[in-house]
Amino acid sequence: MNVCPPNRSPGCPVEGALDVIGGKWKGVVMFHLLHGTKRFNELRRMMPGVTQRMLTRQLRELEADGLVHREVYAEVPPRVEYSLTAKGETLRDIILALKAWGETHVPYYALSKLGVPETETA
Amino acid sequence: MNVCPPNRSPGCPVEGALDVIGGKWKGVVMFHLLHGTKRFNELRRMMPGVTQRMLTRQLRELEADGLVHREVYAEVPPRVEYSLTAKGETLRDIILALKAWGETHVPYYALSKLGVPETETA
DNA sequence: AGCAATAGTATACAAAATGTCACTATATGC
DNA sequence: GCATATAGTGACATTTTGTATACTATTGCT
Repeated sequence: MNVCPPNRSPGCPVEGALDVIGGKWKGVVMFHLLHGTKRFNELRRMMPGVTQRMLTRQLRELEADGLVHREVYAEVPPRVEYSLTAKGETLRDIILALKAWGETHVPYYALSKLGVPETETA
Repeated sequence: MNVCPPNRSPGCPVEGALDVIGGKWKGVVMFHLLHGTKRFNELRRMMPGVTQRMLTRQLRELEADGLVHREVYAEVPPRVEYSLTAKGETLRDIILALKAWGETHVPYYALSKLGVPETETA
């Protein structure tokens, strides 16, 4: 059962997929975009801890990988909207599975599941 | 629509999950272990491109996260076997989903699915 | 005696990812 | 005039990740 090509860069399909969503903030960005189009600062506010710089970079990489669409409106206070592409949508189930897994298996979240009134996911 | 805690380290459950399998080789290691217990060098041979050091590190981190079990046999030529823990098994579906996604959406694999017999690339 | 295989560790270093901080431009509100 | 908000960019520092190489110890093979 050979699963990997001899010695290519994205060693495995698994690796290739992780290259795409493995960035520190990419998964979270994708998750938020699952809920619909978001503006830059809107995303930023949803992700405390991310810096402008990092958010920009992660979004650009997601855009380069064809998962996210970037729409710029030439308005007076600049407006840029990010949304999932069709390809990005194909990751929906995986992102949701990762979220579910994190909630039950990452200590911090597993704990908060025990008593904290969880806010909705929609 | 608050999905993230105020400003905690593993920003989101999604992020927490990716922290765990996001390492460069972790996904692949997990994938190989899905097929059963493997010895150190066995894994190494399955993953051309990984160095001894990196494989050791990734395995130790997976062990620390409770996903992988490390069994050392005090034998003459050392033998160490790695296997998934119950917690590691909970990632099975996600790993397989990542693999499937990679196969259809990562250019390199999407191509090889079409019949390109690229078994040699130096 | 010399070599390979086992599963690593130690050291040194290079590169990539991530992070901080300051800065841009324009318009509105005070 | 100054602060705010918008969506960034540029220089730089740090952290993480990765590489190369040599080294450990034991035993079997030749």
